[in-house]
Amino acid sequence: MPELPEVETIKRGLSKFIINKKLTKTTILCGKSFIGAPVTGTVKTIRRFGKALIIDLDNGKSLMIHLRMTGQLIYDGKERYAAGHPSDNFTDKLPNKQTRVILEFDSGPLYFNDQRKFGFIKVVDTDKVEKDDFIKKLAKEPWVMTPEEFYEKLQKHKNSLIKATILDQTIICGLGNIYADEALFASKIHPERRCSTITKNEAKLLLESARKVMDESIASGGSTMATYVKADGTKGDYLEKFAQVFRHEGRPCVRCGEKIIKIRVAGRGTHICPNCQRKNHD
DNA sequence: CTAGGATCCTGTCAGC
DNA sequence: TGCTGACAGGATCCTA
Repeated sequence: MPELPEVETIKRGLSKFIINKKLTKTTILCGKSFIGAPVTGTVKTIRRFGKALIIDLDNGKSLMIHLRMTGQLIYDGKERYAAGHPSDNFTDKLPNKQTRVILEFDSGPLYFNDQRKFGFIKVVDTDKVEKDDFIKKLAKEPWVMTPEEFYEKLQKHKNSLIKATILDQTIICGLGNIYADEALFASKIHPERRCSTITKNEAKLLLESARKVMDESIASGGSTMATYVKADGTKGDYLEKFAQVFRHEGRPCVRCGEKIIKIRVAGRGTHICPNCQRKNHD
């Protein structure tokens, strides 16, 4: 579930706790969740490529972490820092039933929880991170892609639905189901429009909307809970504060008052205002 | 090559 | 209460 803003939130939070700390031991509770042989070493940097998190150690090895749909990372040192898939159990005793891997740092354990086991932690050589099959295919993020580039990309997939296209990380990187719906709503574009019908102006607006919704989310700590349980108690609240359509079905559109509805597009639950987002344009 | 659907896995919830 | 099917903030694999 975590999309780019959530992973960025995790990156910023974890950096405060595990940079310069030593990874001393790895406990694997689910074999599928950890790829490669466990390593030890001191954390030098934490990076993010789209929705993937990279923890670089000082010995040429890195841990690549992808949370996919239900992954969570919970650091439990002097303070607890939790982010990723939202749930009520960020304050649970750990490990719990969904804990798949425990990374033991000399300052405290980092739990990788993942209900559905789609996510993973993978050991890779630091100098080969960008050559990884997943990482190397990632497109640019919305902030560095130009409207012209984006428009050209859409034209290459003229028969695809616009929502499916902006969810494809090899076309534009970072959007997931929440921010795709929010960006399309902000741009007044129906998710089932074919890419060939998207005008240059609409492409520009959609790109700018994608930046805006993700900027807002990063600024508010992501839409998932990112909780300093023993510190200030704040949590990510994008969905509460900023979301206009995601999980708002049945509620009035903030622009026109029409009821937001939920439909299915490209196999994903999709939220739209049927009045602001029209399929057929004149 | 593209486009669309099934699939990985566990848990929860609505409807009978 | 118990069962069943739908669905879930992602990405890949298979098919036509």
